[in-house]
Amino acid sequence: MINVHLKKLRRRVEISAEEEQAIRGVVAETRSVRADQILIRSGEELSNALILFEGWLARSKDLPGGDRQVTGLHIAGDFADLHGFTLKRLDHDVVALSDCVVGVVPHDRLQDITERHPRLARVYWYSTNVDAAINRELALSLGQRSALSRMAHLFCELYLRLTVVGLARLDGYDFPLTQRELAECLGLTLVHANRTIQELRRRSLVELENRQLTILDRSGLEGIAEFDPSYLYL
Amino acid sequence: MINVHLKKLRRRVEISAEEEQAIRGVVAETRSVRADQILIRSGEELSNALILFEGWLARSKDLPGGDRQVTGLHIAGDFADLHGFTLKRLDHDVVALSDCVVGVVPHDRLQDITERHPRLARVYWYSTNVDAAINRELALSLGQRSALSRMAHLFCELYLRLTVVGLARLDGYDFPLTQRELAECLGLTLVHANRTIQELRRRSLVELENRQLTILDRSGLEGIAEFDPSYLYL
DNA sequence: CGAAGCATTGAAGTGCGTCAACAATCGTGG
DNA sequence: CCACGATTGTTGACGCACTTCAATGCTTCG
Repeated sequence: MINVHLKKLRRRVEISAEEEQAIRGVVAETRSVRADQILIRSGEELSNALILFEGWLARSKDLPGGDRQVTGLHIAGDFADLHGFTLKRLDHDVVALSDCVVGVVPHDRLQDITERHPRLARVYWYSTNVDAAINRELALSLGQRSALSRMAHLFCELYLRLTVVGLARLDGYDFPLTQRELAECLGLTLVHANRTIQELRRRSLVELENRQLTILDRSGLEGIAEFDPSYLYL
Repeated sequence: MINVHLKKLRRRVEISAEEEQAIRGVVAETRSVRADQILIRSGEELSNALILFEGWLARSKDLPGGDRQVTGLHIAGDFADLHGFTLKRLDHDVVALSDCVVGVVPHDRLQDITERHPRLARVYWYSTNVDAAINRELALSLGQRSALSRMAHLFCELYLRLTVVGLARLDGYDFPLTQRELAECLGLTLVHANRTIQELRRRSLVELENRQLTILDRSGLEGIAEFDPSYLYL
């Protein structure tokens, strides 16, 4: 299960055999959770981190009025809350967007391997910094791109990230989000998210049905998104 | 000069006398830069990091069409590009919003103190994670808050952050940004940013003239912003 | 003094939100 | 296996927050 995590790391940095062994030892247990379950609540004290082995998670921030923004999506291989290792509590919830399998990594084991393998400390620090870079790109999308461009951008980003861990098909991938959840990622209303998908369809860029995303014209999609993947540090 | 940086760190974590000495040794030189200068360009290879001693910096991301989003503001005491220590290149520019004084910190000195003082490695990791939390709050603002609420939120956040390093007055602070730059922080056009300031004025919440921000009604401002400072981890 | 940047204002347009209804699909229990 | 409500997706009409375009005065600074 943890192979997908190693795959992701190795796409960006070198991991020695010894370090790999250390990483293989950090998961204390694995848990299955159902879609829509809240794994971590904002503010709650943390002593574990979660590696996602299967399924999709979201970081979600709520406003008193009930409006909600998803500030990040996680796919297999991602640590969902590695920043919680240093922060000890989160400023957002972590929720399951699909049925998931997660590995529970006690903070003291992280403490342990980062002390024993200072290079791994750097690797995981790096990893939280890539998360942050993805977040900055989201801010750029939310602040400056149109709904159409924003959605196209998200689809492009996920295509790359899923490819890294071997979860994309050549022309698309499983996309388990409802349109409501997609809207929350993009800072749109449900209704407008729906119309935006239809516009992407109408332009023959993308198909989306039965939780399957098909990319009909990737360079067209990247064009609309003004997609430049360098922020992903691949 | 570095005292302001220590002040900021100590507001969130403990720093021993020994660690303090180590930190005092990281700055190789100090440089003055003029407003509007670009200190770091997106993509360029880095071997130094910058601590801001005086003035304001921004992280800025450009789109091909010329639109621009500021994804973060930095004030005295902040590392502007600590994430560059692990990433080695940035996904955004770093630009001076006012005349600034920065400390140049070679990456190998950072390497050095984080190896010698593993606790400092944790402190600086933590620090980049707080940056990321501020970014998530920005995504929430850009995705869900109205222009008025967004601007109020920014003013509230900066009031707290400036207070931490002793740079706020009781009722406000120096605010060197032009309205254009403010607009770029908030994902608004210049014109609408101007009208939004006027609305805050009209409601007697805030005054802004001659680069001075005066907060006339802080709890009113926080109300409009739906401001909850827990994401700042103070 | 003139030029350039900055703040302000007005008028008109539009992208996205809101409200409301309905269709399609899904999960569940009888 | 069907009946049912609940969730998800779709559509239409209308409204508004924000953008766009354009002009004008104000400040700053060489």
